[in-house]
Amino acid sequence: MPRKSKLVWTAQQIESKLQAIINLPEYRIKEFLSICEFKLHSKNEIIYHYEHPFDYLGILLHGAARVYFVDENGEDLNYLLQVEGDAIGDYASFLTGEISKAHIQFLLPSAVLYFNKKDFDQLLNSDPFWLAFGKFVSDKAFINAKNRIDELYFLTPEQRYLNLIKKAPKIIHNIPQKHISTYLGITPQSLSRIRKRLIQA
Amino acid sequence: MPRKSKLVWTAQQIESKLQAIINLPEYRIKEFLSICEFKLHSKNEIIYHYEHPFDYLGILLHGAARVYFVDENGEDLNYLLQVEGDAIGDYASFLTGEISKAHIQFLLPSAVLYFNKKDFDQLLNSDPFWLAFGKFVSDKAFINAKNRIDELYFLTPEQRYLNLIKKAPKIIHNIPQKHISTYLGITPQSLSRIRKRLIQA
DNA sequence: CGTTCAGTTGACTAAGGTCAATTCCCGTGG
DNA sequence: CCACGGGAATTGACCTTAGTCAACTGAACG
Repeated sequence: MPRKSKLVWTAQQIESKLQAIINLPEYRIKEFLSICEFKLHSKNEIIYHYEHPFDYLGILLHGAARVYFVDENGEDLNYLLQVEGDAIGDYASFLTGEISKAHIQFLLPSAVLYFNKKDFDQLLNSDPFWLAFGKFVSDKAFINAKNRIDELYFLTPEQRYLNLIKKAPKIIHNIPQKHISTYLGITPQSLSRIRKRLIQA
Repeated sequence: MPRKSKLVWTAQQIESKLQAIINLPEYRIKEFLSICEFKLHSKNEIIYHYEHPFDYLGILLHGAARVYFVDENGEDLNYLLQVEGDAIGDYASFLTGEISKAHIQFLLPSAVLYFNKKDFDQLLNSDPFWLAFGKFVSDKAFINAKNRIDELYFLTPEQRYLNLIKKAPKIIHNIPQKHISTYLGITPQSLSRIRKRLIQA
């Protein structure tokens, strides 16, 4: 179902896509792009990242990715399912410098803008504008995390699934159920049964 | 078991307690205190807060409090159990201006420093130092939220309980179990059974 | 065609929820 | 000092739902 992926991006296309994601004036966008590296990833490509700090972040300009951990039984646990406009990486590790066990896999052909912590911190220190931007990023990260807490704390797996359908139908329809189930905190079998229950009702 | 609460606080005591919580130079502490209001609360005192934005925050200098919601059955759900040094309020609502349904109840006699959003934003805009401080606060809020997600996502209720014993024995021993159980995301009955299981093992 | 892997289904287990009864604890008033 | 009242905590019986392990189905791909 995924539409054909763009294999060539012009600087102008990257700039306007980024502008649509982080709404800043053109010269600020260019400034930000000066610390970024653009990269394409094929579907199913994995970025393994074991036992060191996550000292960079990526912004998904296009495509989809999962950020996941591997549990003691070798099973994947999908911590995040990200789509166009979302960030990939481990922001907690990025901030604290603590090691991260997160890996990334692209679930669709994807285009990503990467920047690393050193350059980002330098940008933030260069101008109060960018410091305010950095606060804005952390504010958003907090709000997103709080929303995830609310889902895990207040809702049942079934309600979380219904929520995801409503809020992100693109994810539901483009991503294998086994990835969705662990994101919801359940097994693929349980998701299958939840779907069955919902159809019968 | 709670030790006798202090009923009178000198300006010096407030300042040094705050300094121990947010590690800033003395003149910055004084600057921050200029937007704060100090208040004492008795045990079990409730701050009801229904259907409007949470436009202030509090810093617990002493005591303990729960931040909670009331579900559709009228049951309390304890979202946060906070102790000395922690913040009380709803930071997401504070940031976004969206309405909050959180209430606060003090579980021990408590001393709190309050500040409101208008003054805080003004402080942040007055100096890049305070802007950086604001980012630091959001960073911390995010890290805390991420830790809560990890507990809810990766751990069973039993593991969460064991974690809480290890990380916050003060909470366990000073706060009624019915409050601890809903914080863990389970009923008081289930917490009672978990405790029984653990004793037998 | 087979191979492979995602998804479904069945049988059984484990754990938390619900409702109700009982016990424990503690403070208060007689 | 003791008896009582009320809320917290525990326990029992039963229900619901997710986990586990295994078998089976079905679609995609070479």
